[in-house]
Amino acid sequence: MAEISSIVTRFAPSPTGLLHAGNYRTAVFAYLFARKEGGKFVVRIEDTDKERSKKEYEENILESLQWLNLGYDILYRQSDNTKRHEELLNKLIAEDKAYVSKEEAGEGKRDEVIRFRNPGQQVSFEDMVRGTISFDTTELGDFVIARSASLPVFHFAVVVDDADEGVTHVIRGEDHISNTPRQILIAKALGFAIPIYVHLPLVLGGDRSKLSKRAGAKALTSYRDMGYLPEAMINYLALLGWHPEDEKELFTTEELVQAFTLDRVQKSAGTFDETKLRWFNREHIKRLSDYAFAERLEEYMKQMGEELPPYTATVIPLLKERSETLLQAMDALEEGEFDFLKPGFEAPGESLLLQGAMAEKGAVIRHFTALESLLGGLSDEEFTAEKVKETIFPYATEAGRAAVLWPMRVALSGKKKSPDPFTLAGLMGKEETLKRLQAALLVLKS
RNA sequence: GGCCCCAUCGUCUAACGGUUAGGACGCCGGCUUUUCAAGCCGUUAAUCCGGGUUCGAUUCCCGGUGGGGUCACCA
Repeated sequence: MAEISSIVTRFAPSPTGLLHAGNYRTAVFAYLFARKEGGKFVVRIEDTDKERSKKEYEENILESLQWLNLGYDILYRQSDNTKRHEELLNKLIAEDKAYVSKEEAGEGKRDEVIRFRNPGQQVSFEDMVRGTISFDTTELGDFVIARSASLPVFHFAVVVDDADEGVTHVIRGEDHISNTPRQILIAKALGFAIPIYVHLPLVLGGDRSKLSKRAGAKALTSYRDMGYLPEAMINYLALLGWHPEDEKELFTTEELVQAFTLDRVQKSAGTFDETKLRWFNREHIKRLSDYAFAERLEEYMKQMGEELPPYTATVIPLLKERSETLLQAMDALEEGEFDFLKPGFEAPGESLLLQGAMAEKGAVIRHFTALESLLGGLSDEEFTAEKVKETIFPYATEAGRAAVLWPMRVALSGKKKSPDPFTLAGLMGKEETLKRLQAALLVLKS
């Protein structure tokens, strides 16, 4: 059988809480590496702690992975492997590499656990990002590997599962470095091959300590709810602790797969910066077609229990250009920032029309009259933003741009702040533009 | 505290002994079709400290300092 690659990476979260961006950064790296190398990406839910593991957390993990579009080849649950764990635990005991130890039963503690007979040696391994790391394991003593034959502790279960699932590269956070020597000891006792270790630098919170729920880190799914695009999140996460050979920053996930290499992974920890994430999001939004953006927005709003207002289609290009997140777009829509195309438009009052005009009422009336005849000369088809500008601009320049353009913009939008008058006119078309100009004229003359 | 890891602009980072130490985000300033957004241009800003090695150190070595991680019958 010709295999493309024997590389297997894994993402092994425990469903004991909502996972944050730092956790998923690990998943992104493991995914990118596996895909780049044509290997397999495995997800293993580490649910051996029955008390703390919750189904809802597991669902949240799977949901997050799906949102990010990080497809895995196989899904394992550690709890499905208990038979195997028990078998190997007994094997170690039979070989006297582990033993049942009498303990002082305390609060929540058992009076009997299984301890590993520590040979007490110097253990060193090659970390792909940090090079050689050595530990003296004698100080570990005979550490506990299981609470009972059917209840293995993390270190033991991880070693067995990684080996059974053919994991070749253990890609995980730096906080696992000190766990590595005892896992190597266990693997050796079991006669397993030692995987290649890749310890990623930590993702820090604003306080420069490890990202955690305690430190206020948000669940990844809350970024989805805040209107971030998954491809922007992956792009940002990939660049946090990794850098391509050139200075390119904006990547599709497929491009990341192509460019990704483990030897360009950073050694030092990085801070999660939401401001930069927002920039990535805006860039990815800009790269969406109007149609795709509308689709995303509709889907997002549906999820939030909202609906896209019917007049939105015309305003999509503006909305896309101006939104950093889907939430922002939704809010703008709901706050009526772009509702000048909504049916039932009412002409703005005189004070608003004249506010920024730097011109007398009489002058503005003259300008509007001039605009009407200038624009009236255009056909429906030529009534584009560019053409409108071309037609009006010489007049506006001569008469004073502020005096003409500000009131015109307000007459069309009814708002103090809005896109420029040419864009507006192009968007609403000749008929509506002239109608609004006339309505404003009426207000001024009354 | 023991053990382990790390150290370039505020933040993310480039540099694999020789560069005016580069880019991006943010900040600040300016420009444009004198509102808003976007866009464009520009400014500010860094090699933790001390010793070596070397003709020459951000880069290699040692020490210090600082930060972080980890020390469970959690994962």
